Amino acid sequence: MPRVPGSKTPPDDAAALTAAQDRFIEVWGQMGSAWGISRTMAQVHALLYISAQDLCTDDVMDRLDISRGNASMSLRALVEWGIVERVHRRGDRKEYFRAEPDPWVMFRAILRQRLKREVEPLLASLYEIRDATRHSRADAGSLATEHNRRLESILNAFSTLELVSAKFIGPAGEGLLQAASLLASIDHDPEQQRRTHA
Amino acid sequence: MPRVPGSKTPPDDAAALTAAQDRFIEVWGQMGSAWGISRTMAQVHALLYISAQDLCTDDVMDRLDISRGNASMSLRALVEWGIVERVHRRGDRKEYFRAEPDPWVMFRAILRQRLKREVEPLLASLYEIRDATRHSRADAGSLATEHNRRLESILNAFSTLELVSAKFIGPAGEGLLQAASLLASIDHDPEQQRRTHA
DNA sequence: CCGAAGTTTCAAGAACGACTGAAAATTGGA
DNA sequence: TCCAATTTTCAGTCGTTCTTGAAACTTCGG
Repeated sequence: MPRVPGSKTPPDDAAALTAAQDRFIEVWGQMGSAWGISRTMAQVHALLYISAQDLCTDDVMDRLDISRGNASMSLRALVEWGIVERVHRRGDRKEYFRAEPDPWVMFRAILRQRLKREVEPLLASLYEIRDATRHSRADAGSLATEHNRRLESILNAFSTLELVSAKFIGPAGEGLLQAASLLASIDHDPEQQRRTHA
Repeated sequence: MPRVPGSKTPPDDAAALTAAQDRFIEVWGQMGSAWGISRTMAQVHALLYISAQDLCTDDVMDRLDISRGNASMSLRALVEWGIVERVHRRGDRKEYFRAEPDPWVMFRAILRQRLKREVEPLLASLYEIRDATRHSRADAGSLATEHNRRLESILNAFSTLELVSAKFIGPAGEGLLQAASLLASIDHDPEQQRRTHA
């Protein structure tokens, strides 16, 4: 719907903003699905994040053109992930939702959840498998020996990964990040990234 | 198929090994699908990794009970990811496949690919969106302003993430990891992990 | 305590990606 | 060069996950 020239309504800036939001929502949704988050859930999050306003279920439904059930599920999941919070307005019965504005806080929340949901169970299973095998006769051929060695390797690697992540998640995390980013950016032109993607 | 007692065939150690492998394959497949890798592909990788032998397409098909097409596709993808290599045996026309044995080398290969495939395009899109919006009139309301601020935030965060990852991937990566793991493990009992998951 | 506004649940269906199997292409040896 | 072994491709099918929509539920004001 093109703007009427000279119209008194706000200029196309509003439309441009909406378009930019849509692109962001699209892109964020893509990324989400590549990392095992449902596309819609990522899009709901993108909308809340980029619009920088508290939105209610109906706002989300209308803007993303999804069903009420879907919106409800996605919002609940985002709240469970700790990257969206419910907010209430006095004199209004509706619930509104607000996205965590700090990306680093968001990353840490996501990492925390994924560690708990995916890495911890994995580690537990790996330990179980190792222990079930361990007691078998000394070495009934190097096959079993090599199997054990590999299991041990992967266990060590994941344990370390978990420890590092725990530090990042924990209270010292902010500091650790700064240290790492400082470390990482040594001998890097700060605008170098830009050019790479331009 | 229970073992005949006193049989001359090798004891159930072989069966136990197979069972352990199966569990590993299962668990690894689960994890893969949680992180956006097809379950089968992750299982093929698990099999190659844990069996610590070079296997051919038919071995994989038979062991995982999947079709030839699927096995072929999965193996090719794993090779593209750089965590499995093709090996040839002289006098044998078949191709065999071997998994990278070092988990850290593997992690770095995976990270490298995911950065290239998912994060870089994301960053490129985000820059594009930012620049498309940038030239709109100064601030036609704080909505657009806040939009820009948020876009900027997420851009900064991802740029930093990419820089840190690049360091980890690059030649200094091994060292960086050691530093991080050392840093992370300060005031941690090395067997503490174990108990957590036991 | 009732009724309206709002939210959640869940069975059925739609949409999506994965898998199969057979045909086509490739490869190496004779 | 030809043949047989092996690998790759891809259209169709299959299975899983996502989405819908309406009913059940909850909550709050009156």
